[in-house]
Amino acid sequence: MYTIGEVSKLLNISTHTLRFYEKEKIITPERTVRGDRRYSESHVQWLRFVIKLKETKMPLVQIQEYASLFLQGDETTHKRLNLLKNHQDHVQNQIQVLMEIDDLLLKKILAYEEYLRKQDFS
Amino acid sequence: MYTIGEVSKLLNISTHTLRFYEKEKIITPERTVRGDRRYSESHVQWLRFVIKLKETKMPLVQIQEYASLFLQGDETTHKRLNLLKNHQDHVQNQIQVLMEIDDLLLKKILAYEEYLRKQDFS
DNA sequence: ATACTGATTAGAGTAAACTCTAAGTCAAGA
DNA sequence: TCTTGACTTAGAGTTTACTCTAATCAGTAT
Repeated sequence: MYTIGEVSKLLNISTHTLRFYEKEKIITPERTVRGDRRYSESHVQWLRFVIKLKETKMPLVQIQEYASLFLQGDETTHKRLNLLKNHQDHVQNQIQVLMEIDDLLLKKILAYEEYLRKQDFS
Repeated sequence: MYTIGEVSKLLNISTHTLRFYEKEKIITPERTVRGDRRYSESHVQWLRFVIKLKETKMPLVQIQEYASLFLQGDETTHKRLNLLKNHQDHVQNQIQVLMEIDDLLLKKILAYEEYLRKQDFS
């Protein structure tokens, strides 16, 4: 079990942010008798996943929604499966958009390089 | 030449946002005698590109930087090229991350489906 | 003439996601 | 015993990117 400080160092998130995530119901660590937070290995795993989602700029509300899925009981399995599938759709869509932009950027870059090459000869 | 309202409809950006972008030096349309904004075809092209960059969550400051290089003219070509290349790197990175998440989601989805199949038999 | 539409400005307000502050408790080491 | 450092809370402040308001003006429709 990790303290908030340990998790903070391990994952490079400030303790402020970890408490903020708790307030926002994104993670709910256990507590010691005197009230200190204790994060288990699976809490850390979950946070790593959250960080991945954040890297793609997924809004916190969506991550929240996702998190609430896991806190719900077994009888919501179908609902959870649907939500996962929706998320996957969204992710695949985003990949599509990014690949188009990658292509656009490539074209612009090539145009610039061509322009510079021509300049060299003049 | 387009009025602000026409551009707003054409590109699905509010007139508020268009004026905001002007204040932030992202675009500088011409003006009529009485002071109304007039956007040319190339202004619209530039805005379309800005929208694409936004889709990849490029921060406004970076778009600003790019725009200002454009206004400074020819001797900034190298700088602009570098900026584009950096952004392309960033986009490709995002694609990578998203594909990892897509994979993770697929695994989770398959696990759920397996679980549901087993339930059907019991 | 009057109302409607669409434009102008400066500046205030909002939402998201932190980020920090104040004021404190508690346990361990010099 | 003192100090250091880790932890606690509620709540205030910050940044980004809008988003809206108020007050005004010009041109057109009824």
